Amino acid sequence: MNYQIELRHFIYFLAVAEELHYRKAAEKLFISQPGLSTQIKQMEEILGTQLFVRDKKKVSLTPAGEFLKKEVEFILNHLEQTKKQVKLIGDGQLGEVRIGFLGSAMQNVVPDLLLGLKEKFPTIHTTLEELSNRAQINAILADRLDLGFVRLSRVPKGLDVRPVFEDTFSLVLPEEHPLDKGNFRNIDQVANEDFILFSQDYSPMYYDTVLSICEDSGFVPHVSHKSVHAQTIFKLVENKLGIAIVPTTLQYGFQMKVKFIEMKNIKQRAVLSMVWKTDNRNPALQKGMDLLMEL
Amino acid sequence: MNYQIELRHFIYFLAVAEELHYRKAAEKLFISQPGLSTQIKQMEEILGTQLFVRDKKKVSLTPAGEFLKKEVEFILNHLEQTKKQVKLIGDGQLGEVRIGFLGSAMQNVVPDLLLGLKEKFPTIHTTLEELSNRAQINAILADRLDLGFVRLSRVPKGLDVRPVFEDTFSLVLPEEHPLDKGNFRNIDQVANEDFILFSQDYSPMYYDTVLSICEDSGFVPHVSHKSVHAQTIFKLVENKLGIAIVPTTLQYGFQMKVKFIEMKNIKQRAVLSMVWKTDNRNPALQKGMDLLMEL
DNA sequence: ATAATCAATAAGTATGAATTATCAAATAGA
DNA sequence: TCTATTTGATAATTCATACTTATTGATTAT
Repeated sequence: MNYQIELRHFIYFLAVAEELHYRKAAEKLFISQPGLSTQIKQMEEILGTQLFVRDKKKVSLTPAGEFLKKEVEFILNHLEQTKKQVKLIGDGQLGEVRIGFLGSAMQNVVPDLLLGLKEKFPTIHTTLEELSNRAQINAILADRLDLGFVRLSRVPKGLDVRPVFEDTFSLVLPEEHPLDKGNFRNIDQVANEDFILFSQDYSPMYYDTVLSICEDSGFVPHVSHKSVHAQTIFKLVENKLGIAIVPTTLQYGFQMKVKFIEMKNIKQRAVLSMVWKTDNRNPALQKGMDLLMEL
Repeated sequence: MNYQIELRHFIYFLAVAEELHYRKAAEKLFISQPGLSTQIKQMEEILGTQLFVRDKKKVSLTPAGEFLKKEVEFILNHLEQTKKQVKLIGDGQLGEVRIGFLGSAMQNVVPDLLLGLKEKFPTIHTTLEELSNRAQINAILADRLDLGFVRLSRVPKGLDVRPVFEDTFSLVLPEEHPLDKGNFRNIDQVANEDFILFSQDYSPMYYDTVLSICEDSGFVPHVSHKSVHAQTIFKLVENKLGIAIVPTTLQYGFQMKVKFIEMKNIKQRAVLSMVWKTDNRNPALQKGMDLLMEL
């Protein structure tokens, strides 16, 4: 006696409510009429209410049945929709990829990735957040981020890395500086100037790399200022407070009175890598990864 | 192989999604663990998607499972309500409206609404529950509640809001306090006292508003205690542990040795709003809304 | 190493949804 | 009135499958 309502009941009920005829409804459902009769009866028992009036050759809905019909239609539709959505999310066609990036990555790879994603998987949402290397690693480990773009040589266990872009370094000088593309030979020509660099804790790899560039030319740079924003660094150079060494692509996207001298002859490169958790379960991420692997 | 999803699956799924532990979930459901395992597996097969990740001693939800969990919660709640409504209609009633409210709303609008409903639609049942702002919003989204009375400036997408009552703020002081309606000019006269306020997470809007009242008079209040019950706040004031600022109508319905000074001259108002789901399907709610629109 | 704990698998049971066969009641046609 | 036909409800039976117990393999903790 103590049964539980099941979706089967709803489907049967709806058929009868539409046909208002047990035999026809049973036919439509590909079951026998007695089976349908008992199931509807059971349903009425569970709900404690009459749903149909059967008198003299006629089946009709009670007010309660009328109300239930509308609800069952809604519920079954909603369910169908939900099933579809679940499948889509499981297949990675729908969902969200949370991306973090260093400011300096905004010039190249990230915009391409976003455009490609939008085009190939328009139903995948993306959220973007500019974060430091360290903040990105922490966020990925805590599952607040799916994908990061960092400049790091090593990452904690459990994370995967893949280099996605190699950039040369460029010297950044005030426009009025005597050195230019024509007379520039080697970095030791500016060995005695003040240097403005990105902070160590913003990107230790960058900092070490810049130091090694100078070391290769036999001098230790005097670092007068440090910042975490390219904007700030360029502004300081513009005001002749020092010179800088930055990844070359950083020159695009700013309106500053500074000039860039690309140093192609040195071996160091600014490597941008993407990082993600090895066992990330977000299927939408896989799609993004597949896309990036092709780039 | 060609099974059909049933409500049983959803109930089982929800138990596992909540416990994230098959044996415990099975215990809660009063079935055996292997039975539960096979049912969940079958469910995943029907949906064509992995819902749980079982690896090394740990069960967790996939994104698809995460999504499904929210949907299942909604569906099961909605179903429960539908069953109730059907029964009520079958018994000759119009239905049920589930109302939530902040404690501070009990003094004015809610009682009027209830009385009006009872008079015009004596066959509509109402259930009342005192809940925080946040709890009300969650309950409405999950279809556990039809109508809420909250103090919020913004609500999530999919919900409608309508202000129903504007209240001034009053200062609450111990009876023996030197300040009274006669000599009170401005709130800065109590700038150096301790303040007892409703907790931020109970009603962020209230908290912000009270701070802005003080700010307008050029001081930052020292908040010594926070509570979620008006009763508690008044008790603390009575015992001279501080003073409070509350919506004026809160003064009715309590027997306390405190006095109220209404601050009509300040611009801030305590706004009580009603909230409901835009696509709520409860026909009884419509009736209640019509009534409230007239008030 | 040993024990403990987890979910998955295997085999058997039992619940209850289905079937077929039949009935009672009502209508329609002669 | 009689019969034929149609309706949904019962009764008896069959059959699918959700469930049980027993066990395994994998992993972790002591």
